[in-house]
Amino acid sequence: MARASIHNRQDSLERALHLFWQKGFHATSLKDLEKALDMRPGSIYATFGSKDGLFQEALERYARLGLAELDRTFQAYESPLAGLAAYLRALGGICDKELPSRACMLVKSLLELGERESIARDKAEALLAGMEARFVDRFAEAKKVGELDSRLDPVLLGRRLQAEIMGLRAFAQRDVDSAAVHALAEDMAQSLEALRADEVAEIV
Amino acid sequence: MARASIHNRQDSLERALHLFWQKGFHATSLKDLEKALDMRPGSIYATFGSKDGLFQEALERYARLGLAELDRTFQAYESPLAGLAAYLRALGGICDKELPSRACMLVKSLLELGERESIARDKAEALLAGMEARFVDRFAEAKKVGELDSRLDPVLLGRRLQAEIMGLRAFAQRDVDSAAVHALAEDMAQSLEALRADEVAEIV
DNA sequence: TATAAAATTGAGTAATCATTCAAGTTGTCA
DNA sequence: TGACAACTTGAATGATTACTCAATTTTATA
Repeated sequence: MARASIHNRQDSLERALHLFWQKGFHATSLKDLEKALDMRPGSIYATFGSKDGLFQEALERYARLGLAELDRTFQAYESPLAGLAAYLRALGGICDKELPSRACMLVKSLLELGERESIARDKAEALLAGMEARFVDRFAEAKKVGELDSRLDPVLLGRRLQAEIMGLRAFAQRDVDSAAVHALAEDMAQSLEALRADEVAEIV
Repeated sequence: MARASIHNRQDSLERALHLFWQKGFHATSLKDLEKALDMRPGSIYATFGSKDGLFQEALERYARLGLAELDRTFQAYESPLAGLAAYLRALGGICDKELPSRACMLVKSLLELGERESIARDKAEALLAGMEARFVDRFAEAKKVGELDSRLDPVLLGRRLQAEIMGLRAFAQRDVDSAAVHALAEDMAQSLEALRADEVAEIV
């Protein structure tokens, strides 16, 4: 005995995510959202509570999809190091895809949000920490299976990889050739592969 | 036969830069600027034309100061590679300084600004291209003096370094220990130093 | 088919936004 | 000292902001 919703929550969230990722939190107005979601203010507020709340849900969706893609890449490679390198190489093709932005939405949010949006900023921080943890885990796994020299620190390597990815994607946000980004990612991937235990043995 | 200005243009610009760097373009309101510059709207507009114009001047000042610091570091080291490594290590201490933001203002702007602020965004892009050019120059110099293996590409290395710095500073924007950022910068500096011709010879 | 509950609407709110400009202030030089 | 020019002021502008809520529409069930 109730009216059914004409909007799919996930679909609305996906549209909002697209807009927020492209324009950022501040530059995305409720007018923009109304148009993109084809919803009137009342419906948006009834569904998501506030612009801030909608943004936070969009952030979570972004991170969830990103982590899923990461895991998909990892699962395709038995070797942890190979999986990490493949993920980097895939990022090299970021300019070829049609995305709202080449930069990571978590990083965009981290850099844009201030005290007034501290909850969303903290959420972005937590999600970035989660990504870092996955990288660290993968490096730890590589160490366990003997791919990685025992003297190397998975935590440092994980952080380093996250910083490289942040940098790669920020760089890709510049008006640069797709080829330059591919070359950059390839270079990073090779640096990562050079960590293989047998190769490290030669230079340490 | 004219009234002298009570405001120092450079000083006003410095205050505006502080605010824009900290909060970003959109989150910085004219009210904020009025308070920080101790100027009324009329004076601000008479001096800088518009919020956008003021932001652009702040961007240029930021880049000018940044380039000056870069050159100062380079001049302190005869070896190009050592200068680049020293610059990275200095960035490792970014969390210890009292700055408006740990992230690069050019990157923040690149990620935040959209079509509506295209002039400022293009300016940020151009300034980043200028930074990249300095890195490339320095790597080319390293190659010329034989510090760098002749098979390595200064353009790729320059871009890679810029991406690493972008990443390092974005990472430092997270709520992380100063020690972690120091370790990250040290790791990056060592990777850079590992490019020295004599060391490369062993692994290629 | 009548009822009740949920979903949607969109005009309206108060606050804030960047910007303007006429009026007032101040210092310099004739 | 008088007059001019530059600088500063701050109230007012209209646009836009996020958000609210009473009224309306819709639909499943009794």
